[in-house]
Amino acid sequence: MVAIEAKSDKPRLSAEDWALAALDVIAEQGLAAVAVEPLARRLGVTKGSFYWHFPSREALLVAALERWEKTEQETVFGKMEAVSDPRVRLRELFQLVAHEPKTHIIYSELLKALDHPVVKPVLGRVSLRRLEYLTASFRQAGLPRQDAQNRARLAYAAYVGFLQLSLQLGQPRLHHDEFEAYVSHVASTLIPD
Amino acid sequence: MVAIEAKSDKPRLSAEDWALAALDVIAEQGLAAVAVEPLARRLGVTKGSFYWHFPSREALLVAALERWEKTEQETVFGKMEAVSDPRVRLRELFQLVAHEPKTHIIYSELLKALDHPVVKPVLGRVSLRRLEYLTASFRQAGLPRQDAQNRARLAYAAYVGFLQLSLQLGQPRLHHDEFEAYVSHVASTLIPD
DNA sequence: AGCTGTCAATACTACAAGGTATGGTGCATG
DNA sequence: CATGCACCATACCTTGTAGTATTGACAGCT
Repeated sequence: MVAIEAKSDKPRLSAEDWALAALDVIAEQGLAAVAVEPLARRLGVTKGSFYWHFPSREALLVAALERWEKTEQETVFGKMEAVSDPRVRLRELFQLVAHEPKTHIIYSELLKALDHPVVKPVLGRVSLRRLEYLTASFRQAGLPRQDAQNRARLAYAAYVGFLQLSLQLGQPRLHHDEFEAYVSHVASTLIPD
Repeated sequence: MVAIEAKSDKPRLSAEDWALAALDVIAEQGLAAVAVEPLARRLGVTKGSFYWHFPSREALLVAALERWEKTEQETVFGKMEAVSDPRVRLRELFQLVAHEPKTHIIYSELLKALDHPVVKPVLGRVSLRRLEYLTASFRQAGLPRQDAQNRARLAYAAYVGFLQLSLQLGQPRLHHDEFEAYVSHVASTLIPD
């Protein structure tokens, strides 16, 4: 009968809880919406609590992004290691991005907050890692080094643009079949035979 | 000896001046940085002037975006009408975007401000128009309708992603030759033979 | 010269947000 | 049981910004 932790009736919070809540707000309303008092209300406390765990709002953002960057690597890269054929792996990757865009909402939101000095280096690192992963995959798929690098840049730019257009702008609005056809088109255009 | 108008010693302003100044600030620091008092300081007046020309900050944003949307069409579309060969035209288009990114700074900044209700419809219209233009060009280049549409979506997503990555993230950092090679790669990958 | 309309300065309110200072509450440990 | 620590509430200060109200300056017209 002892509820482990219903999150509602957990009177005491940790720094971790604040960081996670911050990431939730980023996903829902963007980084600019991460304000101390609203966040405190959301967690059922006041900002007196917050400033015990963090010296400033800045510090919260740093902690939240640090956590995101850490989990991000496992989430995105981890799922792909299994597939050995690079062509199939790339197709799987496209499918994954296309059908689970919510996983990439935070990335998309951070892209809109690149003005903020804390965000830029984090997103720089994450983007670079992904780009290198893509480059390696294209190289394994048979492209020469320069081509693989350029193809990776193109594919990643398409990824970023897709996120912004679909997640943020809500455009284009495609039906299921159209969408599948689009993803398939992207795959056959960008993945070498 | 009579300076026509040095912009410094022009004591009276028009609504147009405010809209242009707002667009400058958007290009430099994003839409969130468009605040009435800083803008007034920038123009050498106080906000007493602003609220004579506009009823609210919102109204200024509407006016600025309206103006941008209008001039945007001529700037981007106008330059391309001359070239008749669709394949050459698409190549030219890629070159244009790649080598004059500053023209697209405002688009890129607005992309980061899609939360704002005033921005979304404007960017929706602009993006749709461009997408249709791309689709038509790919169609003229010999692609069947579905393929042309999907290729246009892919190309436009790559455009948007390129803007965000290069303009906002400052990544990738390519040297002149690398960059030319990249643009060339994009063109030959996306434009059908 | 005097009027009027246009643009601008000044002084104000309201409010949201970051941050500080200080005191309070409950739980574990000595 | 008392003490201390971890966590939280309250009250307060400061800054930046939107918006209002009132008054002032100046040009052109009559």
